Amino acid sequence: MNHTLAVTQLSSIANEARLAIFRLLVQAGVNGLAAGSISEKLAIPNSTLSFHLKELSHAGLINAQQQSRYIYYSANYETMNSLLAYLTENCCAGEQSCCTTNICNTQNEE
Amino acid sequence: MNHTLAVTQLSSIANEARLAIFRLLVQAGVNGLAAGSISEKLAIPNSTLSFHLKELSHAGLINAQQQSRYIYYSANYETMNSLLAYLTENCCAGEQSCCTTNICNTQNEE
DNA sequence: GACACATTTCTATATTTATGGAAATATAGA
DNA sequence: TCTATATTTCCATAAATATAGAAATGTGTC
Repeated sequence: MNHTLAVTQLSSIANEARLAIFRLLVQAGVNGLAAGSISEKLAIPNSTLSFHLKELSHAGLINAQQQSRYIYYSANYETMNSLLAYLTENCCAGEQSCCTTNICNTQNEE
Repeated sequence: MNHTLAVTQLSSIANEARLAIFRLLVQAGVNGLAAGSISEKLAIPNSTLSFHLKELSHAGLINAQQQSRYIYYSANYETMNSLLAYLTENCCAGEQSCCTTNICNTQNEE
């Protein structure tokens, strides 16, 4: 993970609409959802949605796959995890006690 | 965790300077670092640093504690973990296979 | 080819955010 | 109280970002 990329990825989810889209796709699983379906579920106009999907896509946080007339968007779990790992890297100055019940601890255990 | 708060927190780290500050503090541990020390390490002018520290502080991602003439800033690990959990909530439509070696899996295991 | 449907691009406008010098505030020690 | 140090606030300017209607593009079916 590289700093500039991390900023790009964080920027891409640091927006109400895009965070909603991203979380929807994270929860949707590997098959993802078609653009129209996202637009409908989140009540976002098509052109606005398209803009946001492009942002997320450019950041590498989601993937697009055309299937007939539909374009299916899905979360890129690998990218997401790289990003989360970057945030918590070398967490807590090596002290495990500071975050026992959480995510960052999973890295310090090893 | 609430959607608007998550956006605020993500926005606060979706910036080159603030991400560097936050990661520095995450790595520094519970004692944190004084503002001047951060300014020096990251070569950020005081006024600019102060602006960014306020952003992070407002978002709840860092804490400030005055100690004599110095103000020590430290990462708020609880907030960080709530945020990460929000991102990965109900990940992968219940299928554990999609992210076996990573963070989001730790939530689905339970 | 004509039509319906799905999605994107174009466009203009509105809004938010970042920067850093200078001045102000706060703390501590002589 | 004077002085040095630490940090913040003020300010103007510059730059980036979000919005959604209208038009354009792509895809499949009859």
